[in-house]
Amino acid sequence: MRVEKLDEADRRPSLVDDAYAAMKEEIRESRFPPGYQASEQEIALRLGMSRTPVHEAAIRLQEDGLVRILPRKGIIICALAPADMREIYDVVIAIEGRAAALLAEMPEAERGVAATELAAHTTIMAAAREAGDLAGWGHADECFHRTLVERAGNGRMIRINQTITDQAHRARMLTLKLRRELGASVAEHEQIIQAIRIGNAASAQEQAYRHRSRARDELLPLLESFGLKHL
Amino acid sequence: MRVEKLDEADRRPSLVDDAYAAMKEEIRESRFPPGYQASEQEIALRLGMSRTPVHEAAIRLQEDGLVRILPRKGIIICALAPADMREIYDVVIAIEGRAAALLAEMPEAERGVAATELAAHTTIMAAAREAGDLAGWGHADECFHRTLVERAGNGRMIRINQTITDQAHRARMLTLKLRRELGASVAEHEQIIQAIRIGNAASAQEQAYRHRSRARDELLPLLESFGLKHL
DNA sequence: CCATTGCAGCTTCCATGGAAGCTGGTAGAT
DNA sequence: ATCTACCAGCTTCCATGGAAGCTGCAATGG
Repeated sequence: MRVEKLDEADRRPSLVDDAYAAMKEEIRESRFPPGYQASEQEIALRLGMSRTPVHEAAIRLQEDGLVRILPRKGIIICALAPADMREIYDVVIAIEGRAAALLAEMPEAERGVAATELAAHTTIMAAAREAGDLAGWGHADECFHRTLVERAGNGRMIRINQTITDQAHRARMLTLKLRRELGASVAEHEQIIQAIRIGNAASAQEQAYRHRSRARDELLPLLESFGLKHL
Repeated sequence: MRVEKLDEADRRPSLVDDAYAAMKEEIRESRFPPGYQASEQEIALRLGMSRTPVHEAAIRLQEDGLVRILPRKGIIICALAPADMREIYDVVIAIEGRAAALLAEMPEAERGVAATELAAHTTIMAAAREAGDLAGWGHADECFHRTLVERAGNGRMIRINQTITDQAHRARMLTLKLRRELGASVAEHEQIIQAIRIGNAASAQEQAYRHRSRARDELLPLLESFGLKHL
Protein backbone atom coordinates (compact mmCIF):
# COMPACT_ATOMS: atom_id res chain seq x y z
CA MET A 1 0.00 0.00 0.00
CA ARG A 2 1.15 3.48 -0.72
CA VAL A 3 -0.29 5.15 2.32
CA GLU A 4 1.93 8.14 2.90
CA LYS A 5 1.17 8.23 6.59
CA LEU A 6 1.64 11.96 6.80
CA ASP A 7 -0.29 11.61 10.00
CA GLU A 8 2.75 12.28 12.12
CA ALA A 9 5.36 14.95 12.00
CA ASP A 10 6.21 15.08 8.32
CA ARG A 11 3.87 17.70 6.99
CA ARG A 12 4.81 20.65 4.89
CA PRO A 13 5.37 23.61 7.14
CA SER A 14 2.48 25.94 7.71
CA LEU A 15 2.81 29.69 7.45
CA VAL A 16 3.22 29.80 11.22
CA ASP A 17 6.19 27.44 10.95
CA ASP A 18 7.65 29.60 8.22
CA ALA A 19 7.26 32.72 10.32
CA TYR A 20 8.79 30.98 13.34
CA ALA A 21 11.80 29.76 11.41
CA ALA A 22 12.32 33.07 9.63
CA MET A 23 12.10 35.17 12.78
CA LYS A 24 14.38 32.81 14.69
CA GLU A 25 16.95 33.05 11.93
CA GLU A 26 16.74 36.84 11.86
CA ILE A 27 17.30 36.92 15.61
CA ARG A 28 20.18 34.43 15.52
CA GLU A 29 21.96 36.45 12.89
CA SER A 30 21.24 39.73 14.67
CA ARG A 31 19.32 41.15 11.74
CA PHE A 32 16.73 41.73 14.41
CA PRO A 33 19.23 43.06 16.95
CA PRO A 34 18.66 42.65 20.69
CA GLY A 35 16.52 45.43 22.07
CA TYR A 36 14.93 45.99 18.66
CA GLN A 37 11.22 46.53 18.90
CA ALA A 38 8.77 46.07 16.07
CA SER A 39 5.04 45.75 15.60
CA GLU A 40 3.54 42.52 14.37
CA GLN A 41 2.22 44.41 11.39
CA GLU A 42 5.71 45.51 10.47
CA ILE A 43 7.15 42.01 10.71
CA ALA A 44 4.22 40.56 8.81
CA LEU A 45 4.86 43.02 6.01
CA ARG A 46 8.55 42.15 5.96
CA LEU A 47 7.82 38.42 5.80
CA GLY A 48 5.07 38.85 3.24
CA MET A 49 2.25 37.35 5.25
CA SER A 50 -0.65 38.38 7.43
CA ARG A 51 -0.44 39.27 11.12
CA THR A 52 -1.92 36.05 12.47
CA PRO A 53 0.99 33.69 11.65
CA VAL A 54 3.45 36.27 12.94
CA HIS A 55 1.47 36.61 16.15
CA GLU A 56 1.40 32.85 16.74
CA ALA A 57 5.09 32.47 15.90
CA ALA A 58 5.84 35.24 18.38
CA ILE A 59 4.07 33.25 21.08
CA ARG A 60 6.37 30.32 20.43
CA LEU A 61 9.45 32.53 20.36
CA GLN A 62 8.43 34.07 23.65
CA GLU A 63 8.08 30.57 25.09
CA ASP A 64 11.64 29.95 23.87
CA GLY A 65 12.84 33.05 25.68
CA LEU A 66 13.99 34.80 22.52
CA VAL A 67 11.49 37.66 22.45
CA ARG A 68 9.03 39.33 24.74
CA ILE A 69 5.56 40.38 23.68
CA LEU A 70 4.72 43.72 25.24
CA PRO A 71 0.94 44.05 25.08
CA ARG A 72 -0.02 46.95 22.87
CA LYS A 73 3.56 47.96 22.36
CA GLY A 74 5.08 45.36 20.12
CA ILE A 75 7.57 42.53 20.02
CA ILE A 76 10.98 43.15 21.54
CA ILE A 77 14.07 41.02 20.99
CA CYS A 78 15.49 39.83 24.30
CA ALA A 79 18.98 41.01 25.19
CA LEU A 80 21.35 38.86 27.23
CA ALA A 81 23.10 40.29 30.26
CA PRO A 82 26.12 38.56 31.80
CA ALA A 83 23.77 37.29 34.50
CA ASP A 84 21.79 35.49 31.79
CA MET A 85 24.95 33.92 30.45
CA ARG A 86 25.69 32.63 33.92
CA GLU A 87 22.25 31.05 34.09
CA ILE A 88 22.68 29.53 30.67
CA TYR A 89 26.06 28.06 31.58
CA ASP A 90 24.59 26.40 34.65
CA VAL A 91 21.83 24.80 32.62
CA VAL A 92 24.34 23.56 30.07
CA ILE A 93 26.55 22.19 32.83
CA ALA A 94 23.61 20.31 34.30
CA ILE A 95 22.41 18.89 30.98
CA GLU A 96 25.76 18.02 29.41
CA GLY A 97 27.07 16.54 32.62
CA ARG A 98 24.11 14.20 32.85
CA ALA A 99 24.24 13.42 29.14
CA ALA A 100 27.90 12.44 29.41
CA ALA A 101 27.09 10.14 32.33
CA LEU A 102 24.22 8.55 30.41
CA LEU A 103 26.46 7.96 27.44
CA ALA A 104 29.08 6.30 29.60
CA GLU A 105 26.44 3.98 31.04
CA MET A 106 25.38 2.69 27.66
CA PRO A 107 26.37 -0.71 26.24
CA GLU A 108 29.89 -0.78 24.88
CA ALA A 109 28.83 -0.85 21.23
CA GLU A 110 26.80 2.35 21.46
CA ARG A 111 29.40 4.05 23.62
CA GLY A 112 32.00 3.28 21.00
CA VAL A 113 29.94 4.73 18.16
CA ALA A 114 29.27 7.91 20.11
CA ALA A 115 32.90 8.24 21.22
CA THR A 116 34.09 7.85 17.65
CA GLU A 117 31.74 10.53 16.41
CA LEU A 118 32.78 12.86 19.21
CA ALA A 119 36.42 12.19 18.45
CA ALA A 120 35.86 13.09 14.80
CA HIS A 121 34.51 16.49 15.76
CA THR A 122 37.41 17.04 18.13
CA THR A 123 39.91 16.14 15.44
CA ILE A 124 38.38 18.75 13.18
CA MET A 125 38.67 21.26 16.01
CA ALA A 126 42.36 20.54 16.46
CA ALA A 127 42.96 20.89 12.73
CA ALA A 128 41.03 24.16 12.58
CA ARG A 129 43.07 25.49 15.45
CA GLU A 130 46.30 24.68 13.62
CA ALA A 131 44.99 26.41 10.53
CA GLY A 132 43.81 29.43 12.49
CA ASP A 133 40.29 28.79 11.23
CA LEU A 134 38.25 30.29 14.06
CA ALA A 135 34.87 29.77 12.40
CA GLY A 136 35.68 26.15 11.63
CA TRP A 137 36.80 25.59 15.20
CA GLY A 138 33.58 27.08 16.53
CA HIS A 139 31.43 24.97 14.27
CA ALA A 140 33.20 21.74 15.19
CA ASP A 141 32.97 22.62 18.87
CA GLU A 142 29.25 23.20 18.47
CA CYS A 143 28.89 19.82 16.76
CA PHE A 144 30.75 18.11 19.59
CA HIS A 145 28.47 19.50 22.25
CA ARG A 146 25.31 18.88 20.27
CA THR A 147 26.39 15.31 19.59
CA LEU A 148 27.17 14.77 23.26
CA VAL A 149 23.56 15.53 24.17
CA GLU A 150 21.89 13.95 21.17
CA ARG A 151 23.70 10.63 21.52
CA ALA A 152 22.44 10.36 25.09
CA GLY A 153 19.07 9.78 23.46
CA ASN A 154 16.88 11.78 25.82
CA GLY A 155 14.44 13.76 23.70
CA ARG A 156 13.58 16.21 26.45
CA MET A 157 17.22 16.93 27.15
CA ILE A 158 17.84 17.44 23.46
CA ARG A 159 15.01 19.94 23.30
CA ILE A 160 16.20 21.86 26.36
CA ASN A 161 19.70 21.92 24.96
CA GLN A 162 18.45 23.24 21.63
CA THR A 163 16.46 26.02 23.28
CA ILE A 164 19.28 27.15 25.50
CA THR A 165 21.78 26.95 22.64
CA ASP A 166 19.57 29.17 20.52
CA GLN A 167 19.48 31.74 23.29
CA ALA A 168 23.24 31.75 23.64
CA HIS A 169 24.04 31.74 19.94
CA ARG A 170 24.59 35.47 19.51
CA ALA A 171 26.80 35.67 22.59
CA ARG A 172 28.74 32.67 21.37
CA MET A 173 29.47 34.31 18.04
CA LEU A 174 30.88 37.25 19.93
CA THR A 175 32.96 35.42 22.48
CA LEU A 176 34.47 33.22 19.80
CA LYS A 177 36.63 36.15 18.77
CA LEU A 178 37.68 36.86 22.33
CA ARG A 179 38.96 33.42 23.19
CA ARG A 180 42.59 32.63 23.38
CA GLU A 181 43.20 29.12 24.66
CA LEU A 182 41.50 26.95 22.10
CA GLY A 183 43.89 24.14 22.89
CA ALA A 184 42.48 23.49 26.33
CA SER A 185 39.10 22.62 24.85
CA VAL A 186 40.55 19.94 22.61
CA ALA A 187 42.35 18.31 25.52
CA GLU A 188 39.26 18.44 27.70
CA HIS A 189 37.10 16.99 24.95
CA GLU A 190 39.48 14.09 24.68
CA GLN A 191 39.21 13.43 28.40
CA ILE A 192 35.42 13.36 28.14
CA ILE A 193 35.62 10.98 25.20
CA GLN A 194 38.01 8.71 27.05
CA ALA A 195 35.75 8.51 30.09
CA ILE A 196 32.80 7.61 27.85
CA ARG A 197 34.83 5.04 25.99
CA ILE A 198 35.83 3.17 29.13
CA GLY A 199 32.33 3.52 30.56
CA ASN A 200 33.21 5.60 33.60
CA ALA A 201 30.02 7.58 34.16
CA ALA A 202 31.19 9.54 37.19
CA SER A 203 34.34 10.64 35.41
CA ALA A 204 32.48 11.54 32.22
CA GLN A 205 30.11 13.72 34.19
CA GLU A 206 32.95 15.34 36.09
CA GLN A 207 34.98 16.04 32.95
CA ALA A 208 32.00 17.56 31.16
CA TYR A 209 31.29 19.65 34.21
CA ARG A 210 34.86 20.91 34.47
CA HIS A 211 35.08 21.69 30.78
CA ARG A 212 32.08 23.99 30.84
CA SER A 213 33.01 25.49 34.20
CA ARG A 214 36.43 26.45 32.89
CA ALA A 215 34.93 28.03 29.77
CA ARG A 216 32.43 29.90 31.91
CA ASP A 217 35.08 31.24 34.29
CA GLU A 218 37.15 32.29 31.32
CA LEU A 219 34.42 34.06 29.37
CA LEU A 220 32.17 35.66 31.96
CA PRO A 221 34.82 38.06 33.28
CA LEU A 222 35.62 38.96 29.69
CA LEU A 223 32.01 39.83 29.00
CA GLU A 224 31.77 41.87 32.15
CA SER A 225 35.02 43.73 31.64
CA PHE A 226 34.04 44.64 28.12
CA GLY A 227 30.99 46.24 29.64
CA LEU A 228 28.69 44.15 27.52
CA LYS A 229 25.52 44.95 29.32
CA HIS A 230 23.47 43.24 26.71
CA LEU A 231 23.75 41.00 23.69
CA MET B 1 3.37 59.67 42.08
CA ARG B 2 0.89 56.92 41.71
CA VAL B 3 2.20 55.47 38.52
CA GLU B 4 1.17 51.83 38.66
CA LYS B 5 3.95 50.74 36.36
CA LEU B 6 1.92 47.96 34.86
CA ASP B 7 4.46 48.07 32.10
CA GLU B 8 6.06 44.86 33.21
CA ALA B 9 4.63 41.51 34.06
CA ASP B 10 1.72 42.46 36.29
CA ARG B 11 -1.12 42.80 33.88
CA ARG B 12 -4.51 41.29 34.24
CA PRO B 13 -4.55 38.03 32.38
CA SER B 14 -5.82 38.06 28.84
CA LEU B 15 -8.30 35.51 27.56
CA VAL B 16 -5.38 33.53 26.19
CA ASP B 17 -3.85 33.36 29.65
CA ASP B 18 -7.18 32.26 31.07
CA ALA B 19 -7.49 29.53 28.47
CA TYR B 20 -3.92 28.38 29.08
CA ALA B 21 -4.39 28.18 32.84
CA ALA B 22 -7.77 26.48 32.58
CA MET B 23 -6.63 23.87 30.08
CA LYS B 24 -3.48 23.15 32.05
CA GLU B 25 -5.53 22.63 35.17
CA GLU B 26 -7.94 20.32 33.37
CA ILE B 27 -5.01 18.27 32.12
CA ARG B 28 -3.29 18.14 35.49
CA GLU B 29 -6.43 16.87 37.16
CA SER B 30 -7.13 14.42 34.37
CA ARG B 31 -10.47 15.99 33.54
CA PHE B 32 -8.97 16.03 30.07
CA PRO B 33 -7.60 12.49 30.33
CA PRO B 34 -4.49 11.45 28.39
CA GLY B 35 -5.34 10.36 24.89
CA TYR B 36 -8.47 12.48 24.91
CA GLN B 37 -8.96 14.32 21.66
CA ALA B 38 -11.10 17.37 21.18
CA SER B 39 -11.60 20.09 18.62
CA GLU B 40 -10.71 23.65 19.43
CA GLN B 41 -14.33 24.56 18.89
CA GLU B 42 -15.41 22.08 21.54
CA ILE B 43 -12.92 23.37 24.11
CA ALA B 44 -13.79 26.96 23.29
CA LEU B 45 -17.44 26.20 23.96
CA ARG B 46 -16.58 24.52 27.24
CA LEU B 47 -14.47 27.46 28.38
CA GLY B 48 -16.99 30.01 27.18
CA MET B 49 -14.78 31.83 24.72
CA SER B 50 -13.99 31.97 21.04
CA ARG B 51 -11.64 29.64 19.19
CA THR B 52 -8.74 32.05 18.87
CA PRO B 53 -7.64 32.17 22.53
CA VAL B 54 -8.00 28.40 22.76
CA HIS B 55 -5.89 28.00 19.65
CA GLU B 56 -3.13 30.22 20.99
CA ALA B 57 -3.20 28.57 24.40
CA ALA B 58 -2.90 25.20 22.69
CA ILE B 59 0.28 26.41 20.97
CA ARG B 60 1.79 27.17 24.37
CA LEU B 61 0.66 23.87 25.82
CA GLN B 62 2.20 22.06 22.89
CA GLU B 63 5.45 23.92 23.53
CA ASP B 64 5.21 22.64 27.11
CA GLY B 65 4.80 19.10 25.87
CA LEU B 66 1.37 18.63 27.40
CA VAL B 67 -0.67 18.35 24.22
CA ARG B 68 -0.14 17.77 20.55
CA ILE B 69 -1.92 19.71 17.84
CA LEU B 70 -2.84 17.37 15.03
CA PRO B 71 -3.53 19.56 12.01
CA ARG B 72 -7.12 19.25 10.94
CA LYS B 73 -7.80 16.58 13.51
CA GLY B 74 -7.84 18.32 16.84
CA ILE B 75 -5.95 18.69 20.07
CA ILE B 76 -4.84 15.50 21.80
CA ILE B 77 -3.67 15.22 25.40
CA CYS B 78 -0.22 13.65 25.57
CA ALA B 79 0.04 10.33 27.35
CA LEU B 80 3.18 9.35 29.22
CA ALA B 81 4.81 5.99 28.60
CA PRO B 82 7.36 4.55 31.04
CA ALA B 83 10.04 5.64 28.56
CA ASP B 84 8.86 9.23 29.02
CA MET B 85 9.08 8.89 32.77
CA ARG B 86 12.65 7.71 32.36
CA GLU B 87 13.44 10.80 30.30
CA ILE B 88 11.77 13.03 32.84
CA TYR B 89 13.71 11.48 35.70
CA ASP B 90 16.98 12.11 33.92
CA VAL B 91 16.14 15.75 33.38
CA VAL B 92 15.16 16.12 37.04
CA ILE B 93 18.37 14.41 38.14
CA ALA B 94 20.40 16.81 36.02
CA ILE B 95 18.58 19.94 37.18
CA GLU B 96 18.22 19.12 40.87
CA GLY B 97 21.76 17.84 41.12
CA ARG B 98 23.11 21.08 39.74
CA ALA B 99 20.72 23.15 41.86
CA ALA B 100 21.89 21.39 45.01
CA ALA B 101 25.51 22.09 44.09
CA LEU B 102 24.75 25.76 43.41
CA LEU B 103 23.01 26.07 46.76
CA ALA B 104 25.97 24.55 48.56
CA GLU B 105 28.29 27.05 46.88
CA MET B 106 26.37 30.05 48.15
CA PRO B 107 27.47 32.25 51.05
CA GLU B 108 26.78 30.71 54.42
CA ALA B 109 23.88 33.01 55.25
CA GLU B 110 21.88 32.12 52.17
CA ARG B 111 22.74 28.45 52.48
CA GLY B 112 21.42 28.50 56.00
CA VAL B 113 18.12 30.09 55.04
CA ALA B 114 17.59 27.59 52.25
CA ALA B 115 18.60 24.64 54.42
CA THR B 116 16.18 25.73 57.12
CA GLU B 117 13.32 26.00 54.65
CA LEU B 118 14.16 22.61 53.17
CA ALA B 119 14.32 21.11 56.65
CA ALA B 120 10.87 22.50 57.45
CA HIS B 121 9.37 20.72 54.46
CA THR B 122 11.14 17.52 55.42
CA THR B 123 9.84 17.73 58.97
CA ILE B 124 6.31 17.98 57.63
CA MET B 125 6.97 14.93 55.49
CA ALA B 126 8.11 12.91 58.47
CA ALA B 127 5.07 13.96 60.46
CA ALA B 128 2.73 13.11 57.58
CA ARG B 129 4.33 9.71 57.28
CA GLU B 130 3.71 9.05 60.98
CA ALA B 131 0.10 10.11 60.58
CA GLY B 132 -0.37 8.02 57.45
CA ASP B 133 -1.27 11.17 55.54
CA LEU B 134 -0.19 10.23 52.05
CA ALA B 135 -1.47 13.39 50.38
CA GLY B 136 0.25 15.56 52.95
CA TRP B 137 3.48 13.65 52.47
CA GLY B 138 3.29 14.10 48.73
CA HIS B 139 2.65 17.81 48.99
CA ALA B 140 5.55 18.40 51.37
CA ASP B 141 7.82 16.33 49.16
CA GLU B 142 6.81 18.45 46.20
CA CYS B 143 7.56 21.60 48.19
CA PHE B 144 10.99 20.30 49.12
CA HIS B 145 11.97 19.64 45.54
CA ARG B 146 10.54 22.89 44.24
CA THR B 147 12.33 24.84 46.96
CA LEU B 148 15.58 23.07 46.15
CA VAL B 149 15.49 24.40 42.61
CA GLU B 150 13.98 27.81 43.34
CA ARG B 151 16.49 28.67 46.06
CA ALA B 152 19.30 28.05 43.61
CA GLY B 153 18.09 31.23 41.96
CA ASN B 154 18.49 30.26 38.33
CA GLY B 155 15.37 31.43 36.50
CA ARG B 156 15.90 29.18 33.52
CA MET B 157 16.34 26.12 35.72
CA ILE B 158 13.20 27.05 37.62
CA ARG B 159 11.27 27.25 34.39
CA ILE B 160 12.58 23.93 33.10
CA ASN B 161 11.77 22.33 36.43
CA GLN B 162 8.25 23.73 36.35
CA THR B 163 7.62 22.44 32.85
CA ILE B 164 8.92 18.97 33.57
CA THR B 165 7.03 18.81 36.86
CA ASP B 166 3.79 19.70 35.10
CA GLN B 167 4.36 16.86 32.67
CA ALA B 168 4.97 14.37 35.43
CA HIS B 169 2.17 15.51 37.72
CA ARG B 170 -0.42 12.94 36.69
CA ALA B 171 2.04 10.08 36.94
CA ARG B 172 3.14 11.37 40.31
CA MET B 173 -0.41 11.32 41.66
CA LEU B 174 -0.64 7.71 40.61
CA THR B 175 2.68 6.47 41.92
CA LEU B 176 2.11 8.16 45.23
CA LYS B 177 -0.31 5.37 46.09
CA LEU B 178 2.11 2.68 45.01
CA ARG B 179 5.03 3.74 47.14
CA ARG B 180 6.02 1.89 50.20
CA GLU B 181 9.24 3.21 51.66
CA LEU B 182 8.44 6.80 52.44
CA GLY B 183 11.03 6.79 55.20
CA ALA B 184 13.98 6.55 52.84
CA SER B 185 13.05 9.87 51.26
CA VAL B 186 13.11 11.69 54.57
CA ALA B 187 16.55 10.34 55.40
CA GLU B 188 17.88 11.22 51.95
CA HIS B 189 16.46 14.71 52.13
CA GLU B 190 18.27 15.22 55.40
CA GLN B 191 21.54 14.17 53.82
CA ILE B 192 21.04 16.68 51.02
CA ILE B 193 20.25 19.40 53.54
CA GLN B 194 23.32 18.58 55.60
CA ALA B 195 25.59 18.76 52.55
CA ILE B 196 24.13 22.16 51.66
CA ARG B 197 24.49 23.39 55.19
CA ILE B 198 28.18 22.58 55.40
CA GLY B 199 28.75 23.89 51.88
CA ASN B 200 29.91 20.65 50.31
CA ALA B 201 28.81 21.10 46.69
CA ALA B 202 30.04 17.78 45.39
CA SER B 203 28.28 15.90 48.14
CA ALA B 204 25.07 17.89 47.71
CA GLN B 205 25.01 17.08 44.03
CA GLU B 206 25.77 13.42 44.67
CA GLN B 207 23.08 13.09 47.34
CA ALA B 208 20.44 14.76 45.17
CA TYR B 209 21.47 12.51 42.31
CA ARG B 210 21.20 9.35 44.41
CA HIS B 211 17.88 10.34 45.89
CA ARG B 212 16.21 10.70 42.51
CA SER B 213 17.99 7.66 41.08
CA ARG B 214 16.67 5.52 43.90
CA ALA B 215 13.14 6.79 43.43
CA ARG B 216 13.41 6.19 39.70
CA ASP B 217 14.66 2.63 40.12
CA GLU B 218 11.89 1.99 42.59
CA LEU B 219 9.01 3.39 40.55
CA LEU B 220 9.82 2.62 36.94
CA PRO B 221 9.60 -1.19 37.35
CA LEU B 222 6.33 -0.66 39.17
CA LEU B 223 4.91 1.34 36.29
CA GLU B 224 6.07 -1.25 33.81
CA SER B 225 4.81 -4.24 35.75
CA PHE B 226 1.42 -2.65 36.16
CA GLY B 227 1.31 -2.49 32.41
CA LEU B 228 0.77 1.24 32.47
CA LYS B 229 1.41 1.89 28.84
CA HIS B 230 0.25 5.42 29.15
CA LEU B 231 -0.71 8.02 31.70
C1' DC C 1 4.76 77.98 35.38
C1' DC C 2 2.98 73.48 36.50
C1' DA C 3 -0.46 69.97 36.70
C1' DT C 4 -4.29 67.80 34.67
C1' DT C 5 -7.31 66.43 31.22
C1' DG C 6 -8.74 65.16 26.74
C1' DC C 7 -7.64 63.39 22.34
C1' DA C 8 -5.41 61.23 18.42
C1' DG C 9 -2.81 57.57 16.80
C1' DC C 10 -0.72 53.58 17.57
C1' DT C 11 -0.84 48.80 19.06
C1' DT C 12 -2.61 44.15 20.24
C1' DC C 13 -6.70 41.27 21.35
C1' DC C 14 -10.28 38.55 19.90
C1' DA C 15 -14.25 37.11 16.84
C1' DT C 16 -15.55 35.52 12.65
C1' DG C 17 -15.78 33.72 7.89
C1' DG C 18 -13.84 31.73 3.69
C1' DA C 19 -10.65 28.28 1.98
C1' DA C 20 -8.24 24.10 1.93
C1' DG C 21 -7.16 19.64 3.72
C1' DC C 22 -8.03 15.18 5.92
C1' DT C 23 -11.18 11.21 7.05
C1' DG C 24 -14.49 7.87 6.58
C1' DG C 25 -18.10 6.00 4.15
C1' DT C 26 -20.57 4.82 0.01
C1' DA C 27 -21.37 3.74 -4.60
C1' DG C 28 -19.66 2.02 -8.59
C1' DA C 29 -16.52 -0.71 -11.59
C1' DT C 30 -13.74 -4.74 -12.37
C1' DA D 1 -15.68 -10.10 -3.57
C1' DT D 2 -12.50 -6.51 -3.74
C1' DC D 3 -10.74 -2.35 -5.00
C1' DT D 4 -11.08 2.46 -6.54
C1' DA D 5 -12.99 7.01 -6.87
C1' DC D 6 -15.56 10.42 -5.05
C1' DC D 7 -18.22 13.11 -1.96
C1' DA D 8 -19.86 15.03 2.38
C1' DG D 9 -18.65 16.62 6.71
C1' DC D 10 -15.49 17.74 9.83
C1' DT D 11 -11.40 20.23 11.19
C1' DT D 12 -7.78 23.78 11.29
C1' DC D 13 -5.49 27.68 8.86
C1' DC D 14 -5.21 32.29 7.88
C1' DA D 15 -7.05 37.04 6.75
C1' DT D 16 -9.45 40.69 8.25
C1' DG D 17 -12.10 44.09 10.98
C1' DG D 18 -14.01 46.04 15.21
C1' DA D 19 -12.97 47.08 19.99
C1' DA D 20 -10.23 48.38 23.71
C1' DG D 21 -5.98 49.82 25.83
C1' DC D 22 -1.65 52.44 26.18
C1' DT D 23 1.32 56.53 25.05
C1' DG D 24 2.51 61.01 24.18
C1' DC D 25 1.24 65.58 23.21
C1' DA D 26 -1.36 69.54 23.17
C1' DA D 27 -4.67 72.42 25.24
C1' DT D 28 -6.72 74.03 29.30
C1' DG D 29 -7.28 75.42 34.18
C1' DG D 30 -5.05 76.37 38.53
